[in-house]
Amino acid sequence: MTAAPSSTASEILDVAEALIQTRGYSAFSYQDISDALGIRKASIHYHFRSKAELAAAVVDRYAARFSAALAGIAANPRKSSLAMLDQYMAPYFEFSKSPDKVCLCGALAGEMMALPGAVRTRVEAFFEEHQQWLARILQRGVERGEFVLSSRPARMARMIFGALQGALLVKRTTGDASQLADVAAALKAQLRPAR
Amino acid sequence: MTAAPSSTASEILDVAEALIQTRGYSAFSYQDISDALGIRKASIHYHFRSKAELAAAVVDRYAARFSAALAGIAANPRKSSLAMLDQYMAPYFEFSKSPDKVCLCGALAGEMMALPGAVRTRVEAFFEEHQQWLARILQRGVERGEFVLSSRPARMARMIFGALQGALLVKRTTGDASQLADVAAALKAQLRPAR
DNA sequence: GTCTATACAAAGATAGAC
DNA sequence: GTCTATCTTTGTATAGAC
Repeated sequence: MTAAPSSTASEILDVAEALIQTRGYSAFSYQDISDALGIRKASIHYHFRSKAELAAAVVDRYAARFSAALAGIAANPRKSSLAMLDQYMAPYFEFSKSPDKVCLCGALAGEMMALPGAVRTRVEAFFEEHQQWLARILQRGVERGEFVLSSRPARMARMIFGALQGALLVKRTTGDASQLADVAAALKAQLRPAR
Repeated sequence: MTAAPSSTASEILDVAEALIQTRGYSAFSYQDISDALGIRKASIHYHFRSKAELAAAVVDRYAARFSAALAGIAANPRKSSLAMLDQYMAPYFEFSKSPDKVCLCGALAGEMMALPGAVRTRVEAFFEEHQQWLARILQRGVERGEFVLSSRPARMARMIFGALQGALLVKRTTGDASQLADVAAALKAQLRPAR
């Protein structure tokens, strides 16, 4: 959201982020970034000492963007919990509109055991944060009488988060544009008060 | 299931499969296999001309194992549809018991745009097959009065498949052993007849 | 079918000039 | 801050002996 002051460092982060989202960590290289920005590989090393450091910075920025958005969504006490969930899902729908993008951390999850430790811990923290945020919103919905859950909030949160991440990955592979909308509909159907 | 006649080729497939499940496609090398089996890299090339060909063979064998299992599950007309779903989920639970394994195709999904075409099409076919099989079982459950679905079978199938794949990926990252059981419970809760 | 040897390209990274 | 040049390691792959 914050349009960064277009320094080289942030342009490198932009390209690296897109590359990881589409190709993963192991399959992207400094050369890819060099080609995209028209600078030399050595110049990238000036801004980010190593590939691991660059990837960690990409995840940090990505996670921070989400953290700010999540705080913003939950800030309005008069908003319905269902509306909050809809807002949470909006970025996933954005990704699903592109033919080749998934959640940055969802892409990284497939190659976890090949990731540098600094990247791995950040992906883990991202997953934890999102699941906890979702659990809080679900709990709030129950307390306000908006939701009736078939499982405890923490469980439902896990399912919703995993389903969204999985849906994006499957959608990109099968190219089926309605995948995410279908998943979102099925998830929300599970939150409705008993008939 | 078919305990192969332990030829070198099948041992290579075994190791490659495990490596892809844990590290992904881009991050595994012929050297890794060479180290694991105590043979030279050149010997692997004798059995599989290229890395792309090897990976395609790995996915083929993996998918064939599942195809046979799926056919077996659906073969018994007296089995409950819920029992069929439980059997479908069993391999996911097996993976979730290990600290570092996810579905082979789930791991590959994260780096789709970096995969050779032959591998990509096979992963896509795997996803399609599983979602179609799940949709048929759900449809059967509706017809037999076992399930009441909040969405059409194809949609529910997508959600279940995506949720299972996503749950495995998230579980491996967060290390939370109950993730898959929680997701399975939440998914099944969604299939119950109206209260 | 497995080996040694080697080719060739790409990767991540550093040194030092400008 | 970006460049050229270079180093080192690794990766995929092939040729040909055993």
